[in-house]
Amino acid sequence: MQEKIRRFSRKREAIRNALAMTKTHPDAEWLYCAVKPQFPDLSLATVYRNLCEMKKNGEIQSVAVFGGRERFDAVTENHSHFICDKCGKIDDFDAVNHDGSIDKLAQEDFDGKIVYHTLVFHGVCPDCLSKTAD
Amino acid sequence: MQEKIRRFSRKREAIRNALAMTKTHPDAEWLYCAVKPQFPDLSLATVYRNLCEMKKNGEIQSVAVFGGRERFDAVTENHSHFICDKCGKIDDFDAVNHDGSIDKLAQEDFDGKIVYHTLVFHGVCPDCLSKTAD
DNA sequence: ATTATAATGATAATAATTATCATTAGGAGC
DNA sequence: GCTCCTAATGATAATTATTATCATTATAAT
Repeated sequence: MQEKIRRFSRKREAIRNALAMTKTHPDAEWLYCAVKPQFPDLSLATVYRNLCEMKKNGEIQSVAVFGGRERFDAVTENHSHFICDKCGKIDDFDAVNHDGSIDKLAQEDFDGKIVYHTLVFHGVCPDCLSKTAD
Repeated sequence: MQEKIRRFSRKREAIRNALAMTKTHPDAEWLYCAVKPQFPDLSLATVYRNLCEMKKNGEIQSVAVFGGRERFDAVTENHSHFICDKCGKIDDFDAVNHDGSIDKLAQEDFDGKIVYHTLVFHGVCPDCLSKTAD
C-alpha cells in the first residue's frame, strides 16, 4: 500500500503552535478556541484529526485524560507531570529527575518493545489546597 | 452535611472480587460481563457507580485509559504498568523498582499535596511484536 | 493553468459515561 | 420476627467526547 504523502497545512501549523505556546496541557476544545480567532472557519474535527495524526507521528504526546478529555503536550522529551485531581490543572513537574534511561532499564529482560513512558503525580495543587482549608 | 453511611452490597463485593481476581486490568464492561452470571439482574450502571466510588475511596485505582475506556486495578500499592498500544493489554511491570519514596521526593519543595503517582510504560507486547514480524 | 489527492467543514454517528427516578434491599431499632 | 429510613439498584434517558462520512477546498507536483 502506497504511503500517504503529507501536505503542508496552515491550520495544522496553527494547532501545533498553539499547543507549543501554552503550558496548560490543553484538550482538543481548548485548542479549537485558541486557533479559531485566527481561522474563523476552523472545524473542531480538524483539531481532532490533526491531534490524532501528530500524536501518531510522535510530534506531540498525550499526557493524561482528565474528566474524560484527553490532554496534550507539545514537548515530547521525557519529563513528568503533576495533575490536580480537584481542578484538572496539569503542570510540568521537573522535581523528579528521570530521563530516557528508565526506558532502557525497563527494556532489559522484556521481550516486548518499550517505546516511552509516562510518570504522572496526582494530588491537589496549591490553589485548591488553600481553597479547601476551611 | 451528614456523612453518608455506607451499606454493605453484595454486588459491590462481587465487582471488587472480580477485579481482584484478574490480572487483565479490565474496564467497566469486562467487569459487568464477569459478574453478570452470578447476578443476572446486574445493571451496567451499578458497575460504573461502584467503580467510581471505590476509586474515590482509594480501594481501587485507575491505571490508564485505552481506546476511550478506563481500566482499573484492585492493587493500590505502588507498582508500574506496561500497556501495549497495539492490543491494549495491560500488565503489571515490576522490572522497574519504585516505591512510595518517589512521592516523598516529589513532595519536597512542592506547595501542593502529592497523593500518588502512575508510571506507565508504553510499547508493543511480545504477542503483537511477533505478529508484526512480516 | 491543470491535475491528483490530502485536508477540511459541516454534521451525522458512535460509544463511554453519567443522571434520573421509581423500586429494592441493608441494617438499626423495636 | 416486623417497621422504618435511606443507601443501592435497574432500566433507561441524557450527556458528551470522539470518530466517520462526504462533498468541497487547498496543496503542490507537472
